[in-house]
Amino acid sequence: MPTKERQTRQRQAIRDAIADAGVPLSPREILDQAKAHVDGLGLATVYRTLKLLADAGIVIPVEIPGQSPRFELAGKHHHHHFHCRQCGKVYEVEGCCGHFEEHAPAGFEIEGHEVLLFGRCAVCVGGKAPPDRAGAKKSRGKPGHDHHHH
Amino acid sequence: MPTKERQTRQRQAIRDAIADAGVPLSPREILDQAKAHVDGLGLATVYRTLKLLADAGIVIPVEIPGQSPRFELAGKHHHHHFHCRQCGKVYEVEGCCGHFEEHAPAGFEIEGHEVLLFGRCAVCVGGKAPPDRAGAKKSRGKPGHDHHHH
DNA sequence: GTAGCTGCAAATTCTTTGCAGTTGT
DNA sequence: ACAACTGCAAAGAATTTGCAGCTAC
Repeated sequence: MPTKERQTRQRQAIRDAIADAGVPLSPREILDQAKAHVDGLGLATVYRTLKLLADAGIVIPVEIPGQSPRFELAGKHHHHHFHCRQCGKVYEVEGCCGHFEEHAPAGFEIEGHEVLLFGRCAVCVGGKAPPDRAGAKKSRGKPGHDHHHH
Repeated sequence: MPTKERQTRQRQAIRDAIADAGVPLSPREILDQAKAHVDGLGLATVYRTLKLLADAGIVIPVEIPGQSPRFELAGKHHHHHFHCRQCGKVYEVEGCCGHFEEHAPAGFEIEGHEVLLFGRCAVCVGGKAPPDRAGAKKSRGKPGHDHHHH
């Protein structure tokens, strides 16, 4: 009984929301975005779809300590994340120093790694107007400008 | 009005539990350990104490994606963690390739970083006596000694 | 003696699940 | 048609908070 997955408006909206954002989004943020395209969309559907997409390897969870998991499209170029402690935004950062294998204890089998940088983003460093806590939106690791959010 | 913090039996037991374990412990695990020394200890006290200790910089939270935060003593030599996907155990790994600053977008101020390696630990690789537990899937597991999931 | 703790239970917050109705194929 | 999908509400699980009694200082 191979499960056949259907293409529905809500799933499309959820995938689009994740794809359109330049940064990882939380389930709540995904709901807010997707709701604009599918009226009445429920949070449960977002969670169910997220699990489906994650299991299918289409999206991957990105976790920031102390916060709800966020999701981004899989298949991107290898990268990690930066978390601004001042505005709360999450950016993608290219590059990776690699060579983590050599630091693992002998006999351990390294399958992968995750790196999270944190500090203050360019906006907060230079800005006089700290955009205080907010759900991150787009901003491909390229500071300088950003727009709307709650 | 400086808040004077008291030394109590429960706080001592909680700190001891964290100090005695060689690896980060979850609030639940800390409770189980500390309960052996302080009868009737409540989980709320563990959480409250953990927050206190964390704010005071005495312990630091260690987060494994999809799991409850764990805590370990601060002040150790710079290190990161390894998460065995098979047995769920968390190990400390020495060393760090550093040089993360150069990978951050221009203008960003890096205050710190976190690295998490994952794969299979030596015990699981050797396969003799795999202390199995914790699914290789995304679920709320409870490494160490756990039970339930749904 | 008193402000700071503590345990317990109720309250929150986040995520999952049970159902009955809806919809993609 | 019919199983898969959806929204809603209830269920769970993890963490926080309100309180009245207890305790370190």
